[in-house]
This record gives sequence, structure tokens and C-alpha cells, in this order.
Amino acid sequence: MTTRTGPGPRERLLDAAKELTYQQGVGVGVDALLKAANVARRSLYEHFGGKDGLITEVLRLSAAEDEAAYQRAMQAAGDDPRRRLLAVFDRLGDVIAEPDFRGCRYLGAELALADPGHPGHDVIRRYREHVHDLLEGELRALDHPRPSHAADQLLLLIDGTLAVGAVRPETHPAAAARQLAERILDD
Amino acid sequence: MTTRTGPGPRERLLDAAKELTYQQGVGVGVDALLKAANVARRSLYEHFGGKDGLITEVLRLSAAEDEAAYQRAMQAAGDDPRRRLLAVFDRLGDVIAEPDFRGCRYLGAELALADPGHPGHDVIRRYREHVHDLLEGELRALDHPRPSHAADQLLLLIDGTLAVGAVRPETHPAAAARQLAERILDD
DNA sequence: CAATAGATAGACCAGTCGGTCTATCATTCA
DNA sequence: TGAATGATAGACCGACTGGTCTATCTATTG
Repeated sequence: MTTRTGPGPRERLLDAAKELTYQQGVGVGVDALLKAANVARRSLYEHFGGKDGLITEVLRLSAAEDEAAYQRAMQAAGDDPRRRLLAVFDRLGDVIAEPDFRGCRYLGAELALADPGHPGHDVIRRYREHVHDLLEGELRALDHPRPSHAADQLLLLIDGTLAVGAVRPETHPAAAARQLAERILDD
Repeated sequence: MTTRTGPGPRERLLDAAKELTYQQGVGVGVDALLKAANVARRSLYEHFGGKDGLITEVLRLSAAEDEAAYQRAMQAAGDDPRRRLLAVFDRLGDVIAEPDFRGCRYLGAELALADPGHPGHDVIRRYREHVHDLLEGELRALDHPRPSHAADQLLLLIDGTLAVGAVRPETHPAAAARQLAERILDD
């Protein structure tokens, strides 16, 4: 019988940290992370240099995944840039409806990382810029007169949707934001 | 010479906690709060029963102040409900521009209080409902066809503005949100 | 087989966490 | 004057914090 190797300590740690830092905030203890990942204490410091390194790497990975998810949602919506952009808000509706949705991971981290020098802040900032550029590209394809400004507004709607989704999900923020997005696209 | 009494320990503690829990998050240590307030450890437990009680009371007080600030901003804008509602976004622009703006206190607390049973969650929820009702009242005065739904959308814009203001303030989110708000009012 | 590298468990560290406690001081009021 | 009240300082508690360390085990590789 072949020994089923499975993911190594580094990956287990990243997976557990992605989950726990989202559900409990970046303030979770190292012990909880190690226990959830079933990984030796030392491995954390070998692979990431410390808790901050792990958190930063989790943010980096999550950002890449979320960017890919946005692109996938848009791709699945076809070729019409308008439909592709609106598909983003349909996806947000699904995200909010997930049973353990807890708001925007990046905003949570941004507010919780009190040290302004923490490398996580840069990762978060870059992520926003990437999403902005993604939206702006679609708006250009739509021949929108002010694609960058409209992308800023769509980003604001996305953030608002995730914030409201965390506190008042019963008001269907994704649908409300989608209506507002349509008007931005109509400019 | 009369002994200048000044605010008592309870009020000093509330003031310091309001400031510190905003700047550093609700994760600040009790020692830091006591030191900043120049208050004996025991006084915290006498007055608030513990850290959670203090945090909850800070949220309650802040909510009352912020509701009053919204009302003041609207009142200063005159009698036209449309101007009054748009004044909210002008005020948000000022709030974001404050040098130590750190995002929405309530969203930060919502995401940081991992325990869903923490009494702070209720306070936050009620605060959102109050602001919603405040907005809805103005929309009714405007004869808006769907005042509650429009209030939900304005609230979403407010949350989005504060979120973007925390990460990308240079994109002037308050002005961008104001433009979108105008369209909601035009329905 | 032997050597090396990576992962393991877990002891250990100083520091901090939220919270309880005793003792002292100042004010007010009877 | 004396009792009561409320605030003070700060010792103290067990639990936990992030981080370092040693020692052991295991898997690959030469």
C-alpha cells in the first residue's frame, strides 16, 4: 500500500491559518493555528519566520485566489462586459449567503493590524488595486467615459456590500448594490 | 483656590477606551486602557464589570454620539430632505479626512469580536437600524417610492465610503458615493 | 548503509492577558 | 469625631502570548 502523503506542513498551516484568521480574526493565537494544522511549532518559524510572516502569506494567497475568483465569475458570464461586471455582484450574493461568512477578510485585517508597518497592509493595498484594474479593464471594453472613476465606484459598492453583508445580510445588499452598479455602467 | 474636580474615573475610562479601541482595535489590553485613563484597575471592574462591559458601553456611547452627529449634519443642511441627505456624504468626506481616521469603528468591532454572543454585536446592529430609520424618514419626506430600500442602499454607500476611506482614501470615496446617492434620490 | 534534511513533540522562556485581592488614602456625611 | 464610600496603588493569580531550544524520528538520497 502506498503511503498517502497529503499536503505538507507548510500547506496545512496555510490552510488552517486562512480559515482561523478569517473566522476569529488575525488575533488568533499561534497555539490554535498549530493545533488546527497539526503541525509542529518549529515548522511555523522555519517556513514563515513567525506569526506575522504566516499572516502576510495567508493574505497574499487569499488575494490571489479571490482575484482568480473574480476573473472566473466574469469569464463564466460571457463576453459582454456589462454582463461580466454585473456577474461580480451576483457572485457577492453567493459569498454573503455562505453560512460562515464573516465580512471582508482584507478589511478585517486592515482594521485589526494596528501596526501601520505590518507587511500585510501592502498586500491588502495591492489587492485592491488589482481588483480596481480588473474592473477598469472591463469598463474600458464598455467604452465607459470615466473607467477609472467608475471602477472606484464599483469597488466602493463591493466594499459596502461585504460590510452590510456582515451586519445586515437580510437586506440583500448584493442585489441592492447590483442596481446601483447598473447605473454606473449606463453612464 | 477651588479644587478643579474634572471628570471622574468612569468618564475618564470611557474617553480613553473610546480613543484606544478605535486606534488600536478592541484587542487593546486592559493595562493600556487603565494607564491612558489614569484610573485604578479596580475602578474598571467596579463600574463596568470587566473589559467586555467597558467595550459594550463605549460602543453604546459612540453610537449615540454618531447618531447625533448625523442629525446635526442634516439639520445644518436646512429643510430640503434632498440636501439633508447629501449632507451626510459631505460629512463623511470630513470624517475620512481626519488625520487619524481608521475606518468604521462598528465594522471594526463587528469583525474583531469573534464571539457571536458578545453584547457589542447587538449594540452595533441597533445602531445600523437607527441610522437606517433616520435615512428612511428623510426619504419619506422626499416622497421616495421605496424609502426603506433606498435607505438600505444609502447605508451601503456609507459603509462602502468608510471602508474605502480606510484603505484608498486618495480616491475620494465620499464624493464618489455622493454621486451615487444623488441617483438614488432621483428615483 | 550512512548521511542529511525536514518534520515531530514538547520543554522552556519572558512577557502579557483579563481578573481578583488587600491595603491605603481622601472625601463626605452623620 | 468616626463611619462609610469610592478611589487609589499595586501585588498577585493562572492562563496564555509569540518565540527559542533540544532531542527524536523519518524520509530521502548518495
